[in-house]
Amino acid sequence: MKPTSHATGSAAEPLDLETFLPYRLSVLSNRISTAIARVYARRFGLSIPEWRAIAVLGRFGPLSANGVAGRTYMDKVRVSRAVGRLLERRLIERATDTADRRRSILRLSPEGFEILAAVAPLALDIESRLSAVLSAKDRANLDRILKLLDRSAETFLEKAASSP
Amino acid sequence: MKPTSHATGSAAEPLDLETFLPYRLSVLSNRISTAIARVYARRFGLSIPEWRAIAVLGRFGPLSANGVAGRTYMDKVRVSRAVGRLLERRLIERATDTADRRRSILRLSPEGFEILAAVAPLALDIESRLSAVLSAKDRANLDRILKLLDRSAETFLEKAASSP
DNA sequence: CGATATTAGTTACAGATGAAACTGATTACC
DNA sequence: GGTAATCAGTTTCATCTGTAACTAATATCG
Repeated sequence: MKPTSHATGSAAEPLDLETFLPYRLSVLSNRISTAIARVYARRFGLSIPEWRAIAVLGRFGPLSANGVAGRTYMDKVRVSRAVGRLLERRLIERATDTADRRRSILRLSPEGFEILAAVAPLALDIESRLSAVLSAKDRANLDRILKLLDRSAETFLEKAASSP
Repeated sequence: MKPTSHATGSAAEPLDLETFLPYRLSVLSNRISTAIARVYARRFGLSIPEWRAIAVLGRFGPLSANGVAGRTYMDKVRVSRAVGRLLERRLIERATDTADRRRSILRLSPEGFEILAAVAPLALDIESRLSAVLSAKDRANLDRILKLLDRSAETFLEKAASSP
């Protein structure tokens, strides 16, 4: 695809943004995410963080706020704000964990389950339309490749971000 | 990978976030982008929009602000702000197009080229490390799949976002 | 030619974001 | 038991973001 250059130092390769993987992922992901966000906002008044919280609480709830954060890769600030809004709208319910009173116990309310039941098919439909251009083999490959990239990002990007 | 469900209506599939393509793309892309953004910011004081502007001006400049926007998929507001900061730092130069005085003509300054020459190998290195876990065939497949998804997103997401 | 529409780019505003500071509760450990 | 360290979650602050409104210049079309 491209010769592995590993920091040749001088201004070697021209670096075309169009072929730069992080850039391409960012553009694609943003396009998809903002389009979906618009749909969720217009039809259900939900932001992406709120939608994510509902999805994991529906599937794995009840969970603490930390539990939600862990399953959505959102930081605790984002989760806290999403939870706050969902509580206002009574789509989730919050109790305090009696065993550890720092922790809260979050679960979907009946209305929350209703919203989930309404959003889920829409989400799945968006996904299936989006990937309708891919063959079964493509989808399998993409799945595998994304997993590989995930791990790759995990292993070296974190340390790259904190090294000199 | 998963049966194509196309809006079955009722609360059929459980919808696991972990397997939801838009979510996975978003998490992966955000992780990569924020890690890279940190590196650029710490080492060069550049934000992602600034870096993108430099990259396309180095490769295709001189360009108008609109030209930069078109080649980076950033909207004109973002470009305007990035350009403003780069002008302050004298990494780019701006002239007015005499043929159409609404237009500006942007080009990298010598210092801008220096920064580009410093950043580009770093960027390429990040990319090659990131995709080092992929085989040549994987990379080719990913390239093709991303193009397909791009077109797929373009064709139906836009209208999905504006339909009832 | 002159009124109107369109385009390039900037500014104002409102909301989202993450880092860091903070509060209250729990654990570790002497 | 009591102090220090840690943890769950919230709030603050400074920054980034997109939408919409705006300015200035050009194009359109009578």
